[in-house]
Amino acid sequence: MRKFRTIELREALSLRKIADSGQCFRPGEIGDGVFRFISGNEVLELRQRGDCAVEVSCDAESWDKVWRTYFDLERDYSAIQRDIFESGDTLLAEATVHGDGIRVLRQEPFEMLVSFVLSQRKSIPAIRTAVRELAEAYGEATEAPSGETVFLFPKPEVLAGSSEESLRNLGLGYRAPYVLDAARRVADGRLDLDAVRDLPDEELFAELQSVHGVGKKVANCVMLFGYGRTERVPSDVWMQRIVSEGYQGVDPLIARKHAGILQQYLFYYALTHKERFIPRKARDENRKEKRRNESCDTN
DNA sequence: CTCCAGGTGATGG
DNA sequence: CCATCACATGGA
Repeated sequence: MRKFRTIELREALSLRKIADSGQCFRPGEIGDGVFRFISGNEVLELRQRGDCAVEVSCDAESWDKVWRTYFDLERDYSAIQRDIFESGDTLLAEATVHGDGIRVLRQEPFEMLVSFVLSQRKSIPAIRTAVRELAEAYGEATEAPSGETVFLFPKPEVLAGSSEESLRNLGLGYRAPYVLDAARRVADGRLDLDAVRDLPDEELFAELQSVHGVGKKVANCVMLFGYGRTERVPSDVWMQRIVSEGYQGVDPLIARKHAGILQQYLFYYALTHKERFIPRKARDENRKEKRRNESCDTN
């Protein structure tokens, strides 16, 4: 293992919570408390050293130019948390304490686009597997600081040169043509992921949804996690459960500043307290419903 | 084996 | 505009 340098931070940074918070699918613990993150062509390995310090494998220049931005370290999360505590929303406050150290990462738009297109109707572990296999099949190999070989996220042109059949063979199922459409649009310039960076929210939102298989939820994920649009709130099953089970159906994030970051605290809280947000009644009714349908079929 | 998963597009009211 | 439905497959 390469020599690590210690970085002191102004605010909490939790590698584990970030890796487990559902906003990224490739980062994770590679053993012995060491986490690996990948951004573009760079591979970072690092270790937690208390709440506000990490030991990193990279040099100072790479940390400042790549990873400080990636981990959104310029933003004042303490101020955001203060606002939350002052708002009197006790569930959100609890989620914020529980999720302290989470940052909303600034990841690559193309990776976010493809990853969240893949994510539909998949569990988070299954998404991780799919993204890793996609990278192993189409991404460039590179040497990680540990010496291991890792695969970068595939370039649009490489994916675009693939075929629906080979993507299906990776297990992408009905999402294979969606991934291909995304890659082709980016590769041939119909969707310019650099140019759209400057568009206002609603125009970027519409532009992203021009891709087959990209609806509101995926578009919002790309905007939040790929373009740092922190007002965007991806609404998925878990956010819907939070609103219905925790807020009597009234969305707590409307008209909140940095709603996307608040969303991330709530989402992580729900992921780690699932029982609390799965309506038991609805589950039982679903079961009964299915049994009824089956008995009808046999009649 | 069953159930469900960070949804979306197509179709029909 | 809203309600359904099919969609492929891995993980628990």
